Amino acid sequence: MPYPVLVARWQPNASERLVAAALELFEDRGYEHTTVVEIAERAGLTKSTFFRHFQDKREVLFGGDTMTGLLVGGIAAAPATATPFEAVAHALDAVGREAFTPARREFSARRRAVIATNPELQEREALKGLGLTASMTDALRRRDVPDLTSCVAAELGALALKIAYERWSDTTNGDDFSEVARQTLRDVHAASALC
Amino acid sequence: MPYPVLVARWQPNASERLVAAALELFEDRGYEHTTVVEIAERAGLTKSTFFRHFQDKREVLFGGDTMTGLLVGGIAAAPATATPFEAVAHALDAVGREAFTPARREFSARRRAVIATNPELQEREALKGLGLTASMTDALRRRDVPDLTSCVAAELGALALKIAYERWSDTTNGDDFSEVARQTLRDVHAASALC
DNA sequence: ACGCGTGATGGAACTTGGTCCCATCACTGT
DNA sequence: ACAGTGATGGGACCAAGTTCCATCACGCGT
Repeated sequence: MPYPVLVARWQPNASERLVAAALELFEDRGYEHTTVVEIAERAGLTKSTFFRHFQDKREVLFGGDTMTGLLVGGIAAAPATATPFEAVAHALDAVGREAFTPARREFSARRRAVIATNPELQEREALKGLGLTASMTDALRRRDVPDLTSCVAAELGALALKIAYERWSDTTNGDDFSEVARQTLRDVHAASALC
Repeated sequence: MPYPVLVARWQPNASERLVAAALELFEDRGYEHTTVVEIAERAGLTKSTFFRHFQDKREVLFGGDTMTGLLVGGIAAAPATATPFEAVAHALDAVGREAFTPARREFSARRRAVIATNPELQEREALKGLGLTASMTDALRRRDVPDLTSCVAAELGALALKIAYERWSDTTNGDDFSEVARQTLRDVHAASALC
C-alpha cells in the first residue's frame, strides 16, 4: 500500500457535522425531542465538544454569522450619493454574493422549516434580526443619515431581507438571492408609500 | 375583637408578588444570578407555584399580555376611511388608555432597564414584538389593506410603539403614552418618506 | 354538624441544558 | 527523544423546567 491509511486523530469539520446532525434530528423528532447528547453522538462527538463549538443548543442553526459584517460593509461601501434605501440595496447584494449562494438554498429552506416549528428557535431568530437591524442602523448613521431615518430604513431593510429570504429559499427556480432581494426592497419601498 | 384575624389560607395576588420579587432581585443581583427558587422564596412561595403562574423564568417580566388584544381591537375599530397608519394610531391610543397608564410608568422604566442588561430577556422581548407585528398585520389585512402594505404598516407601527415606549417610560413629565405614541408615529411616518 | 369536592399550594424526583475542570493523545517543532 | 499545543472525552455539578402526588382551608349540600 503506497499510502498507509493514516487515520487522522479527529475527523475534520466537526462544526459542520454537528449542524448536519442537528438539522436531521430536528426534522425527524422535532427540536424539543432532540437532546444535545443525541446530536453530538450522531456527529461522532460528545456533549462537551458540542458546547465548545456552539454557545447553546439553538445556536447550532444560527452559526454562520457573517451577515452582520456583510450588511455593514455593504452599506459603508455604497456610493456617497446613495439614498438610505440604495445603500441597503447595496448591502443585500453583498449578502447574495457572499452568504446566500445557490449552494446554500436547500439548506436554508430546511433550516427555515425547522425554525417555523419551534418558538425557542423563533426567539433566537428574532434576536438575530434585532442585531442585524441595529447594525444597519449604525452603519447608516455613519453615513450621516439622521437617527430616525436610519432606524426606519434599517427596519424596512431587515423586513425586506426577511421576506426575500423566504421567497428565495422557497423557490426552485434558480433565482439569485440578490435579484430577489432587490425586487423585494422595491416592493417594500412601494408599500411604504401607501401607509 | 370584633374581627378575629382570620388569616386567609393563601396571601392574595401571588402573581403580582412574584413579579415584584423578581424585578427587585433582577435589579439587585442581575437576571442570571437570580434563581427561580429565590424569587419564589421572596414572594413567600415555592418553585412549583412560580411555574404554575409563569411558563418560564423570563415570562415573569412579560406577563400582562393584553397588548395584542388592544392593538387588534384598536385597528379593527378605526373608521373604515382611515389609512393603515391612522388605524395603527387608533390602536396605539387604545394601548395608552388601557395598558400603559401613568401608574405603570415607573414599573415600565425599571422593567426596561433590567431587560437591557440581559440577552435572554431581549430575546423574549423580540419574540413578543414579532407576535405583535404579526397580529397587527392580520388586523390590517382584515381591513382589506394589501398584504405587503399591511406588513410594512405593522412593522413601522411596532417600531413606533417600541420607540414611544422608550420615550414614555424614560420621561418624568406626565406625558400620556397616547400623546407620545401619536407624535412618534408622525415622526416615523415622516422619516419613512426620506428613505 | 358532618362530610365532600375544589383549588391553590408544597414538595420530591427526574430530565435536560449548560458550565467547569481535568485527563488524554496525536501532532509539531526543537 | 521531549515538551508544548489543541481538539477532544468525560465526569461532577448547578439551575431550569416537568410531573406527580400530598396537603389543607374553604364553601356547599345533606
